[in-house]
Amino acid sequence: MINLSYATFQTEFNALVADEWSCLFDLNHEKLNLKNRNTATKKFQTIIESVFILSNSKGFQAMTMRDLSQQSGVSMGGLYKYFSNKTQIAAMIHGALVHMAEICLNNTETRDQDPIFELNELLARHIYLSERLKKWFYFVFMESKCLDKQLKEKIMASEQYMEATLLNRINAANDQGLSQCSNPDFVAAMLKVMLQEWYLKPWKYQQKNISADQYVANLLFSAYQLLGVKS
Amino acid sequence: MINLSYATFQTEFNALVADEWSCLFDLNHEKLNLKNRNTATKKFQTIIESVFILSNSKGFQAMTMRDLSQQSGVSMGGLYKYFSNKTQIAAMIHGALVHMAEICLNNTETRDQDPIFELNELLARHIYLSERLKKWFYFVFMESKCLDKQLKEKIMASEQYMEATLLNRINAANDQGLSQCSNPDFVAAMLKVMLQEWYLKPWKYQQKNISADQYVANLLFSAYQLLGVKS
DNA sequence: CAAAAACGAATGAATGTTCGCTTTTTTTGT
DNA sequence: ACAAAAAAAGCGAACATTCATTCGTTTTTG
Repeated sequence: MINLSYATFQTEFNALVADEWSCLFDLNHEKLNLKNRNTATKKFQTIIESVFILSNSKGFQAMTMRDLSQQSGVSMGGLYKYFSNKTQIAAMIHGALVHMAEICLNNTETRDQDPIFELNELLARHIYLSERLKKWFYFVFMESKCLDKQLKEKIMASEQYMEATLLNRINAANDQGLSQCSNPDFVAAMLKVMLQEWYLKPWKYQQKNISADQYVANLLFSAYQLLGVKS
Repeated sequence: MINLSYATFQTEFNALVADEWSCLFDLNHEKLNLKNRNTATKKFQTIIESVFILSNSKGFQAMTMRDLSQQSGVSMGGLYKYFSNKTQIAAMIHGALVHMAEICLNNTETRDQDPIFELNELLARHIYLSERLKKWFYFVFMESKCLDKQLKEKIMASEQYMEATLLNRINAANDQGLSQCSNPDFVAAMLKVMLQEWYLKPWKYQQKNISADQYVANLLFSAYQLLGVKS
């Protein structure tokens, strides 16, 4: 039915955005006057991974710069070569994630096909993206409060766009007689929540040894039931 | 099918725990040496409601005691009559919510009935409880990081108990031939997420003018589909 | 008039950020 | 090919600010 697995998605991802750390470099090196791409990319990785560890355990606001310095092994002064202040760390992470998500999710050359197929594709692609960038998605969900209004609105808008797209596909399927869904708005909202579950409770599925591919299979099966897809 | 509405739940709630502020008083007045129940209950309300407002907009960690003093209209020194330190505010809120949830959700005298009916009852009851204590549930979900391990484990345990109960009812329905659900674990997890959606994105349903009762109706309908309940 | 509740300036600890300095890397001139 | 010089990256103690918390006093309540 759908020929996309996490493995194939990953090669696609690598081709489109290379990796998250160089993306971070590309978006910020100018303002920060960072010259050497190679060393800066590595430093971004160690710093941001430390941010994820600390904000995961105590929250971004509770993380101090001393914590971050110790966890990353980079000195106080050294850190400030990679961001201009603490709140900008969160802004950089959010900005880079929005950038990467736009690249990966708008990459659906498959337009005007079977709406059910497109829905499957969208759901699968989102799970795979949030699997690849699990820490990033979790951070953005939990710490979106410490953003300025502009970025916050950009996040909200991209979320609503996602839900609207889901709803659009459901309605199209209904119109074409492929499904009979009596509450499309509710189902679209539920599908979105089922996508979020994957990155909000990663420990749960690690514990049960459930892979992204298995989760997608279950998700698509449930989507068929909620949509009332005719077999 | 199920004779429980938000209105009837509320009278039941009022009978069981009176209201959240006096619950807060009952659980904490001894350690804090609060004598006058009436004034203390009112103060708890103004203080904790202010905590919810501030932590909603900037997060609990970012909220300062000066913020809280200004928002609530209670002086710096006055605040400390109602908790011994900042982290204890979060602990008190969590403790009271767990207490209230235990009272309300274990109040299912209807045991060993039709498992489908019991599932309906549990789902509906949880939505109604989280509707009544929306702010509380949201706070606990977002700010559980600033708790000591003991309380955090208590929260985790009660969450897992909820999911286990859902799973249990699904399996029972399958065994009795009332449903045919091929992935009970996944469906239990999804139902739990659908419960969380109600208090994590309250603005969404306020905007669309969807009441708790309407949400429950949609939720139960979807549950039937996911379970494959035979009509 | 006691006892309880409320006040808010004062205190000390902790936090984000800076800056003069050292080390490492890159570029340049021969 | 190599050293000298310039540029970039890294360091951490010092600074000003902000925060949670306290305590002597005043106000309110029963």
